[in-house]
Amino acid sequence: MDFTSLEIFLAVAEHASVTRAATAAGRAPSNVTNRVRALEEELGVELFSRQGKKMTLTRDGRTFRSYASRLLALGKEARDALKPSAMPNMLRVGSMESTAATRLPLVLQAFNLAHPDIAVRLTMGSSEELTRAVLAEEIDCALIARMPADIVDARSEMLDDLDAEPIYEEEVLIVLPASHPPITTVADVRVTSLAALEPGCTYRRVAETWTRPAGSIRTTEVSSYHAILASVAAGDAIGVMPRSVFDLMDWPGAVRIHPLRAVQTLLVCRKGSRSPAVEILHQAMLANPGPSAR
DNA sequence: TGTCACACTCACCCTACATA
DNA sequence: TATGTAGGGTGAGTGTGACA
Repeated sequence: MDFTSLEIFLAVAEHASVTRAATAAGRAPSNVTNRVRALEEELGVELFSRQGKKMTLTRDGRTFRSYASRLLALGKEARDALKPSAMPNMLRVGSMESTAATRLPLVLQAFNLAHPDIAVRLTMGSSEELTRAVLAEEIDCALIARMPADIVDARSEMLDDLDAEPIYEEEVLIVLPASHPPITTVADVRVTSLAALEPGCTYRRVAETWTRPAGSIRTTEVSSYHAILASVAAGDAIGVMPRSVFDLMDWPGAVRIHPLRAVQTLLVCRKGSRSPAVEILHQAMLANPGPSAR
């Protein structure tokens, strides 16, 4: 089995025709026939069902097509990785505001020291925006918050098309006014407003899922974590943010906190397209985890 | 039934590699 | 360096199915 045989196999699978596959591959049809036959003999299965002139993939053929595609992609990635020019001079990274503020400074410092020749362009956004940007190839990778499995969300399906690896774990907090009595459940909340970031924010979605049983708590959208704390400190709202962000902000005595749940931060990139630069950034993240969830 | 398009077989050629 | 061998390519010939 070699890459040429895999390419010919995929061409026949795509065109459902030896002749058209041969034309596309720039080879004689007999060569295509021989290559496919040899592949079938080697694997010990029929990859195509020959119905007259029509070549259709068998069940085994469909299974093998998936592997053939991945093997070719992996081969290309390996060749690209060995080229001196493989390292891009620009790495486009997406991050949530919270992660950029609490985790990335040390990571980017380490990355820049190791690779001063690669510029990093940081794009901020919600987890939903960043996921779409990775899928659209607008950025190379992103740090997003994984929606907990018990919360139904269309974003979970988008992850099927991405390589996702847990990098950090954030403790999500409900922030209450200092004057508010301590709470154990959402039923204890005495205000009617939840200050949170944009709708695509996973932490907002987690908090809204938590407040839903109360029925009377509306979400007020604000533009920053400082604005969330300001709203809470004013006494008429609760807010949501990760503990790592809360610990960075100095609001002594103005608020109290209620731990909600842990949410994973994922490093995502398109399936099979993790570049050497992204891998270097990944290693920098593992070496510089920043504040840990409590 | 004849024609055309397509898949397959087979003979032959070329090239790379191992060996004397 | 010459020779043998294996692998992979091409092209001619053949069988088969679709279609007018």
